[in-house]
Amino acid sequence: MLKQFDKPYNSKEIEKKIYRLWEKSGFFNPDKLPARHKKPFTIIMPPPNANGSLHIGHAVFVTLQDIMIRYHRMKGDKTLWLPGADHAGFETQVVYDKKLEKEGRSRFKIPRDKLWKEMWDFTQKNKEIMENQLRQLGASCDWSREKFTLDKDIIDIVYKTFEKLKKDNLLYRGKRIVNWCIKHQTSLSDVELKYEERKNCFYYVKYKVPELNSSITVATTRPETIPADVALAVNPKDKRYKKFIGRHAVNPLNGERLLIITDSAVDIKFGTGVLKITPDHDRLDEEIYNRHSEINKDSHRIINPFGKLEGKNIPKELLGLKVKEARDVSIKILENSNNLDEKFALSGIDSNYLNTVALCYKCGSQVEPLSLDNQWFVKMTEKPKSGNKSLRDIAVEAVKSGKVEFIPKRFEKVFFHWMKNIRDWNISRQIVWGIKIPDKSTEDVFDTWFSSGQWPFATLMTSGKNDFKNFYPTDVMETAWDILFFWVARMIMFGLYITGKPPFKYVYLHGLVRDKERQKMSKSKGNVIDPLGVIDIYGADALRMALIVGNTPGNDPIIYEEKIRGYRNFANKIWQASRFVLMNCGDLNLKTKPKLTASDRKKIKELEKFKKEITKFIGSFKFHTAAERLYHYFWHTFADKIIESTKPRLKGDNKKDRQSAQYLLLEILKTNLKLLHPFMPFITEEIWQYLPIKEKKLLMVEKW
RNA sequence: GGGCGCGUAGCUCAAUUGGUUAGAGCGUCUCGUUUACACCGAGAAGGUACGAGGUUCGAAUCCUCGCGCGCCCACCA
Repeated sequence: MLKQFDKPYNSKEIEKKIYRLWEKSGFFNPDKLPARHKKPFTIIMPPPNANGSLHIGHAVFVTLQDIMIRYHRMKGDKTLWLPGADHAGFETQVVYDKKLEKEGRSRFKIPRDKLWKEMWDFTQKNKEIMENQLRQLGASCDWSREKFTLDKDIIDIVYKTFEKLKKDNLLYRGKRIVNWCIKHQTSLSDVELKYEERKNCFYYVKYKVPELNSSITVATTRPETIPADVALAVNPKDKRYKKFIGRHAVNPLNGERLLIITDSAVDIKFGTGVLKITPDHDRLDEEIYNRHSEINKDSHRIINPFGKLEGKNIPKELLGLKVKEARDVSIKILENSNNLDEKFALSGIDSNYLNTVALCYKCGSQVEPLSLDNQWFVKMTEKPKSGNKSLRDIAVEAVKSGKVEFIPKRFEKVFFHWMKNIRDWNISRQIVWGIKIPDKSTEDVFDTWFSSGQWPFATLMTSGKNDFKNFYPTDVMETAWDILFFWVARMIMFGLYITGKPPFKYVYLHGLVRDKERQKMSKSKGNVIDPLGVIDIYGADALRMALIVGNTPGNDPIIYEEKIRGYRNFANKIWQASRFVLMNCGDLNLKTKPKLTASDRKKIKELEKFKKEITKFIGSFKFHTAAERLYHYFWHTFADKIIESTKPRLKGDNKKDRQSAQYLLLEILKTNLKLLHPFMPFITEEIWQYLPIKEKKLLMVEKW
């Protein structure tokens, strides 16, 4: 029996063997669990992007979710962990664009169908690699129910939602300002931007007002957009400009007449208190323009999607120039006109002006606000025809009422704050990779989060006959806090909107893995820890423990190789201690329970208490504490103290005392293997197979 | 401009929610090969808890202010 107990513990072979054993048992599938498993417990796995291999962040979520899943399965729940993979629209497009670039190709020169096919093959290949990596991490998910975000039945559901939104008047399409990335040639939603403070020039430009033989000064960072001005606006309470209201200014770059209007959105204290209204290149301007029917001037865009100036009423010198060049040239034109008329020109430049600019979160290039036709938007704050609450309000209410709870709770505040400021959601993307929007007039695809926002119900509606009925709403959504807005918020909105129920009860948010210098791990920094490489050396159990201990909800965990090595040593400790127990308890009669000494009884009692503690910690999402306690108890109480103290007793002649000690050791080992199983599933399962137990099953389905 | 969080051993982090002497890992030092384990054992050093007030029988934990970090949101044109 002990022949296989090599020393030290060899994780490599054992892990492969054990995973096969689990898969063969069928117990990953809730339908195949023994009859005692009744109450459903469900987690939908955040589908990893099928555009690369798993990184350490994936290992964090796999571990956290697998702990919950294995705990509930042992507890006797009908446990489902539904895996999947995400086509990850824009993300994958960016990855693939880079790949094409390396090969000297460009997506803009490849026929759509051909590119689609290439990307399909690419993601399918990645998907397969990823699935094997999940297995290596020990993920006990139900592979028979695996879904992909581009499965036909999923797409059908996405289309149904699209139709429902349309019928409910929550969807509109039209000319509107979008965040345009010139490099990627697509629009982006508001959450796909990052912001950066930049030093810019703030230009003071005089607009002549002939009716008063005067002028009015506008402060702007973007003089190149002046040809697209349609009006000027001041705050109605601003006394300085009272006499200008209703008069006309002259556009200094094209001579057009511009009505001077009032709008309370204009900040009196900012700049000169005069705002030029350029509705095709600024969102605030667009809003103001839409509010004022008295501006009887058509607006038009003068910057094209490639970031170059074009269109009517533009000085010839600017045509075809890129935005930055156009800015310099327009300033030159204004400076020159100073010589002709001092009331009609540039009156000053503040060159140390700090303002915040919006950048594409992927490539960091400055996002150009452009008005585009045919972009689809989802209304966030308006009531649907069929109901009386907006998408925003149903989600906010679900969290406020406690139907959905965040762990840690502070993220509820972040959630509310974001929801308060939410604007309509641009779901059109001008890329190839994604679900095509069912709209004949454009080639756009959906924002990937439009479909993944429907993931919890879409998966369960398509994974099995009664799955939706049995497993929805799910219990826990476990994911990283950085996709709270991208994903979690949208899932809550869509879940409630489509099914009437929140998609999950708890949202557990973990942090972003960082290195010892608190740097985010990234390939470009070269500080990544490859989970598979680490597993190869130290074993999956060690990696899992290292990722859990010290990892509190919502905070960024720090991982480094020495820590993983520490838990590899722990795995070996478990192995050696078990070896000792098995070597010394082989002759214990299992049919009758021996009479225990008083001190052994006390230790059993302490063990019971310990078991309750661990259960409480896991049940309240304190996995880090549970893991640390388990580590400590096993090593420093069980191995260092209890095992040591039984050595003379096992050797001694007192048969009763010896049996008592043997019983104690076996009990503690058994209980600890169970408690450790969710955290370190491989080694505990392997040892379990050697234990002298009647009617032995797999540890993964033993009673908690 | 609004908001969130953090500051505990040399380093990285905990502490069952206000309760004895603040704990782990890694690192450091001294011993040690014994029925599992050197991926080990026994022991040691190491803390003014960022600072200053306050609440309390009792504060790392709650409150206020200050200092230093980190992050999120925003229509500063």
